[in-house]
Amino acid sequence: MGRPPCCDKIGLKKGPWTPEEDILLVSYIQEHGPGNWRAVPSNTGLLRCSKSCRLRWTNYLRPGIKRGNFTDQEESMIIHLQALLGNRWAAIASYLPERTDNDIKNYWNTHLRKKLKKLQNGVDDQSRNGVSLDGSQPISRGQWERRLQTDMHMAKQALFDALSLDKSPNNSSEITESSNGYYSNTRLIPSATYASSTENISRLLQGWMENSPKNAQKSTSETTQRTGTDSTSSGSPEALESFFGFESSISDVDETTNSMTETKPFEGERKASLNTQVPLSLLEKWLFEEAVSQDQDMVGVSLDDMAHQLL
DNA sequence: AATGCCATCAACCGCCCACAC
DNA sequence: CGTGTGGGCGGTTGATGGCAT
Repeated sequence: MGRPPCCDKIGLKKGPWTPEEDILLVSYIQEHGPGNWRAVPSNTGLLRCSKSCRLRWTNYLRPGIKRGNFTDQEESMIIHLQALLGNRWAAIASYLPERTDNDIKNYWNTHLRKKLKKLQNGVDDQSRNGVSLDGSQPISRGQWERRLQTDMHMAKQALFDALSLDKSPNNSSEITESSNGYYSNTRLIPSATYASSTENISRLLQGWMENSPKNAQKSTSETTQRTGTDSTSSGSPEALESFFGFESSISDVDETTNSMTETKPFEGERKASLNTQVPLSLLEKWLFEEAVSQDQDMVGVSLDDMAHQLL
């Protein structure tokens, strides 16, 4: 017997989410917290599949999501994590807590795969001719390998930093064990770097309200797109913040304790790096061991050796 | 200006797994 | 132990915008 659909498909809306729908969803989650997605459409009046609501929340509205361009560091991490973990985007995303698996997957498919392919061609070409594609000076296989290793080292360092339990003044990470036994990273997220859902929606609404109602539908997708590349140039969402009273529940921070003053609605939901990870994976073990023996230079260790270390 | 092609990314689809009963 | 269900995950699609012709 086939599985019944997750919800009644008749009359359900599909396609891009409107700001109104976002508001409904965020308001509901603000009040009830995420989870029990099946109840969300009926309780909010959203004509959306429960799955669609969850996806919208986890990939777009959830607080702590960083949007916009990937940094070189993130890019390196993704490349190496993909090499290590394969297309396990959720696992990869768990090492980049502020990125969603969907984001990473898209970035991989649209940017990195091509980039690596080009790079691979360059390597092939180079190995054939001893000349790089871009006309730059040829480098030896050894140099290429060292470059890769350096790159990996940087990625590992970045990864270690991300996972670091270091209590340095600049690092406000705080690993806490929640009631469900998971460790959650309640690292404070500067709003300038991370777009909260309020900010996301504020930007959505700003663009939406600037347009006449008849343009609202069209502007939805536009603003939706824009938020993806304009995360740092948010407008003036004060009015909306007061409307939601939501930002405070997410980013209100007790400066002295560095802890969330109110995290209940999102407890266990924030996709903290340690939240969804298996306890000390090989990769993490690798990183921590690496940290312990940091003075051991990777140069001179072949990629094969590294692979053996990992596997 | 019109058209076609390509890149991007939000959203959907289908499968799988864990868990409750 | 078997079954049903909710939620997670990875692959894919489709709408949109930008650019070239």
